[in-house]
Amino acid sequence: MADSLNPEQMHTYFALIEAVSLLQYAVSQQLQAEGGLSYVQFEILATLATAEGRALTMTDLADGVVYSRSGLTHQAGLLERDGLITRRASPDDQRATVVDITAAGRERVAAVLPGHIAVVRELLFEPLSERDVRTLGTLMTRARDHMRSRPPRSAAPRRSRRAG
Amino acid sequence: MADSLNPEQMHTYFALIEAVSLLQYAVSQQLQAEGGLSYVQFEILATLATAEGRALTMTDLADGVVYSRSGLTHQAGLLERDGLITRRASPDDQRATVVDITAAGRERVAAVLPGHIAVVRELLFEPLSERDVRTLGTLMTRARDHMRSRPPRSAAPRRSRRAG
DNA sequence: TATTGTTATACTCTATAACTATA
DNA sequence: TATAGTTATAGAGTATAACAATA
Repeated sequence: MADSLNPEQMHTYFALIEAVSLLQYAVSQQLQAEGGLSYVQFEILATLATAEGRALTMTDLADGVVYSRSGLTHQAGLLERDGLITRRASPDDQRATVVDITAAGRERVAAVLPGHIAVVRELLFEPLSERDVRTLGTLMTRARDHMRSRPPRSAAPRRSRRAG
Repeated sequence: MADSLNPEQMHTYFALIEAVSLLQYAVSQQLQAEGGLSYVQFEILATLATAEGRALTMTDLADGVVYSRSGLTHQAGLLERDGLITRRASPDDQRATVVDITAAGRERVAAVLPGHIAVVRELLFEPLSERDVRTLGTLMTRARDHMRSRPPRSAAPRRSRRAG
């Protein structure tokens, strides 16, 4: 009970990982084909497009989207190069960089969103009833909140003492 | 109804993607720290360790694990270099390569599995009841089978006609 | 002294295309 | 002619560490 997963858990774990991997792969293909965007880039643009009102900094974006600041800087550089976002110093805190989505950025999101949604609907939602969707949402929200609430500890060093 | 997801679907989609991303990230960290393995490498080893009996070829592995043959060749090269697998010509079909896991490969799997399981249990299963796990397994199995059953079409070309 | 963000750099993963060999 | 697998190569993503600027 302490050291293994029961068969039900194994089965659930593998199905979950496999299904989401397939979904992510299909979605990535669609975003690349129809908008030249990686999934992370799409997430950044979609976050900005949705955050209407609030001014988001690089740190805000990194928290929700990606796992290192330098990785986000790199992606933001690509998006800025393509004219999809702009960056400017924050008026409140001179250290911070506020990221804005441009009109072209919004157009790009609008261009890929229907296809994106189509893929998700066809692959994920087609075999699920309304009730299933609600149930799945409840369970995954609970799981996500649980994961977000814990300091990323179990994932951390154990063999190498250095990484800390 | 045709062109968008309802709020329940959006909510479910985002929670699912986010939860699984967090889980995958944590699991990858653990596998790397405790066994020097990427997730794909772990999947390959675990598949071989589980397939006891059946002789798996590169194509068998590629189908279940990864999305291009050359990618698998690369990963198999790394695993072979580290003495975790061996490759040999198939007796049945001289074109095929049979992949075997070595004793060291099994030991490596055994070394990382407890930590892997601990991460999954702590992050994913802790907030779920037995009934929840069963439900989630049912839904994700249905989704996965649905995705596996369709030719990867919706994900495919639409802009460029070439890729076919 | 801590935080925000960038830069330089290096590494890993993945895919495409060309190729060999077997069927 | 089609399939199994490898090789060469190139591109994208991500992370670490060092750094500059601001709080």
